[in-house]
Amino acid sequence: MGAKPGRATDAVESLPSRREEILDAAAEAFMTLGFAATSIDSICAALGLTKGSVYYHFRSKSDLFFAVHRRAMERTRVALTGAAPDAPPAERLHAMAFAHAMLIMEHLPDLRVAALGLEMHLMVRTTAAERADLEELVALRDANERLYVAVIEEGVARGVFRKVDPRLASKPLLGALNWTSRWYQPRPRQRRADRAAIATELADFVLGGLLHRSTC
Amino acid sequence: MGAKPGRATDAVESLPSRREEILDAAAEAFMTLGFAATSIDSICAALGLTKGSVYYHFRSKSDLFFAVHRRAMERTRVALTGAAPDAPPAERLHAMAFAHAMLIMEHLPDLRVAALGLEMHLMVRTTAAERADLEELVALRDANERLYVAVIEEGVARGVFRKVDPRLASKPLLGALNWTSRWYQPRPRQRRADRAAIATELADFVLGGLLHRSTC
DNA sequence: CCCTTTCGACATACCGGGTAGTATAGTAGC
DNA sequence: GCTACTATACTACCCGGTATGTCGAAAGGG
Repeated sequence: MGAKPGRATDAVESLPSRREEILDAAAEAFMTLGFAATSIDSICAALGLTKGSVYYHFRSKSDLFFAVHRRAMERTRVALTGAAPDAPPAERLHAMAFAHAMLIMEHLPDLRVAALGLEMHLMVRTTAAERADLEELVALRDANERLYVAVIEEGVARGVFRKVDPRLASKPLLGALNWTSRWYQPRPRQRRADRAAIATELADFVLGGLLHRSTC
Repeated sequence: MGAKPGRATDAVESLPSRREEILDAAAEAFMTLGFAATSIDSICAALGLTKGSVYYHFRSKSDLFFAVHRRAMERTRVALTGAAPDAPPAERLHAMAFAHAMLIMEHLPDLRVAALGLEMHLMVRTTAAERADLEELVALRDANERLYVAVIEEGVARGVFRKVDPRLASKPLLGALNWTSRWYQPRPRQRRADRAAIATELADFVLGGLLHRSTC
């Protein structure tokens, strides 16, 4: 089933499709078991492939993990930058958080792998090439975090947010959202509207964490 | 250095002391590398012991991991139940979040290991005894979560919090706090007052996420 | 239109290193 | 000598990575 092996027609789409299939399976496995406990063989078994195939598309297990991570970061960046970019700070932050929460629920494996973190792998002895990949991913993650920091700064400057340290305030904000990848599990009968309700609650929560208290 | 081997005096304190030493080293290692990537030998090396000693005190690597986890859950329970138990909901929630954040910063290894989660290890094939331990830990974690749910329920009932689903609202709350174990790293010159400032910010954030908006 | 060559995309077999766990022996206090 | 604790030596096993084989599809020439 699926694409026949060896065909080079539709090269535009079928060539990356195998890669994406492996990425999907890897994200599933990493999400469930974590990096160290996931074996390449288990990923292969889920696909009906063998190690030769995986190591044809990816240089190493770390490379595969990084690729999953990179995809998650890119998806996050697209979601955040596309969320009401011209709205005032409060509306924009709400839109960003909503989009972020929706993204996590709809691409759970990728985003959960990303939420597992990179720091843990910085400690293990790595090759120079892996270090470079790691630093690139850290940069991507920091760039996404800065999108939040920027909107918080603007909100504080305009007086619609409390006087907080934007960098510090971004931490619980990201925690509240990223934590979703830990407790959310999709239900069979759940539709987009259900996820939207959850995402709205989460966005309300993080926005409320920055607004002025109702001490009127 | 440290306690001499073989002594049984001060049995009240020295007996658990070795166990606690191993637990501390294990928490450090698990925090840095994760469960699967941490070897018993590396824990032993950090203590100047060998595997024989560790396997005398703990039946298995999982047992050691569970013990770290259990200690974290117990510490969390103590911190949460001791935080302004008789204050009204808003003050109590703020006190709980503050105590929680302080606990994470002051017992980073334990709490970070706990934040790594249990679900990941539920998937791997485990023995029946390990399953029992796992379910006990899940129960402890859920009990702590329910402490937050209860105060949210009370706050909603009294009208001081927004009309939220308490169980759902507890998720971003816990995420905002637990995430601290991911980004916080203690600085040499940092004192209790510095941590308290951070904890106050975090508690303000999660409390603000539940209060009514300032739409006056 | 046919045969041969080349190449992309996998499978198979294997090695080497690391590691959880065990079995056993040793050592210090009571 | 008994008990509590620790060190040493060893085994069985899993897993990442590699070296090599296979097979079908494009490519190319006549």
